[in-house]
Amino acid sequence: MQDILFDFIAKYITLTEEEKNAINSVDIFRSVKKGSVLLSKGQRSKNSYFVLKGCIRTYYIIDGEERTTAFYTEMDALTPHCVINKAPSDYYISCVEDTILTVSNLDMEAEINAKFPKFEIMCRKMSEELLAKHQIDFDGFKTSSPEQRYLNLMRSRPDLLQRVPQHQLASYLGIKPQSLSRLRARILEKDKG
Amino acid sequence: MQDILFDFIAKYITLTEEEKNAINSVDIFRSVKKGSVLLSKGQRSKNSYFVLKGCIRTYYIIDGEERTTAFYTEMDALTPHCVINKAPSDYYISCVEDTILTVSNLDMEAEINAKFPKFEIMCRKMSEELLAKHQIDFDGFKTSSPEQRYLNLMRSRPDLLQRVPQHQLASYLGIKPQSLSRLRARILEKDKG
DNA sequence: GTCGTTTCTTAACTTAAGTGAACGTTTTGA
DNA sequence: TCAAAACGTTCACTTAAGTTAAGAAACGAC
Repeated sequence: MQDILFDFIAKYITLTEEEKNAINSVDIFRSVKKGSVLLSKGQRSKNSYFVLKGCIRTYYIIDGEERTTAFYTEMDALTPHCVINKAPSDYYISCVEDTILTVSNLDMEAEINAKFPKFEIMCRKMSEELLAKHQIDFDGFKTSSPEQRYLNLMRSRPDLLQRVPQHQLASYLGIKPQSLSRLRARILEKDKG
Repeated sequence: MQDILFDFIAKYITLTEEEKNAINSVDIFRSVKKGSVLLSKGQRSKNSYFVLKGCIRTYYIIDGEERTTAFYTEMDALTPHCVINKAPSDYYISCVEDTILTVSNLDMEAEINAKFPKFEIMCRKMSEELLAKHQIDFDGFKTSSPEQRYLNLMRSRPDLLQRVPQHQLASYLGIKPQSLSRLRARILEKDKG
């Protein structure tokens, strides 16, 4: 299972056997059940996550309703906002499916950075890359209608449409479940005609 | 003018006089006229920008229409996507006002990083912080209606409402200029009643 | 200053999302 | 296993954004 982690790291830096052993010696792998809440609003967690298998999501609760803002699946890394700015979290993180992930915190990272300076460089590269990717996603969202966003999702992450409940997808697309149903019906109708 | 730059850097690391001199010795300050285009779609620029005074924006042209996705004002840093992923740019960058900014590129940054390893750390911190900030902005956009977005903007960046043309603001809010006019009239009406 | 362009607003009409409710299906847990 | 809860779809109605068009105001170039 940790091969997924090493494959991911290999995209940024090359690890020696010694370094792999150092990582394996730290106990960071966790298995969590569908529906488990990893982080709640108001908590000051220090944990970052990396998904090896499964799916987790971030969501707000606004006027009593869940508003899902992101899904993280295999090879996705998530450092919650509260870890960076050391303030209580505004949102929740929970498991969409039974999920296997790594849990790390800033102290552990600092320790690894001290032992292997390569990691500092990897972290910077990952942050920059993620930032750029985020920008593009944000731009795509801003410049699209809900229908276009759904069609984009069909292309870019078709697996999500299968593994995520409709009402979570709907709020991820910025609309209500009823509108998603209607929108899907509209698309099917167009496909026929 | 470069005091703004040093104030900004001071938020992340402490500079010695020697380091400040090293920065000043590189010629990075530029003055650009309102309307100038800093980056066009298709270009493979290596330049990053830091706004000292003025305002620049990023925008796409979709179906012949400009779609503004971000504004950068005093103390904002912008590393275009094309610099990170070394691909032709999908979007444009231009000046909303006469603007003074610094222009740097990866080579210059590498040179400074080599001389002063502190910078590598600053860049990582900035990236992480920006990433977290971006997430929050994205979440805010997703979970808001156009009207709520406009009200948020009134609170968080009231200066933008003054210095940016309405049609650019509208596309930034994800709507048409006509809808922004209507929305503003609606808000005024509510304020009265 | 004037002419032309860009910008902003208003209005009438169209289209799509929000709302509230009903109903069948699936999932869940006691 | 069975009842309750959660989920997805459909419908009728409301609300807000898109579209098209027109006109007023501000801005710029000459």
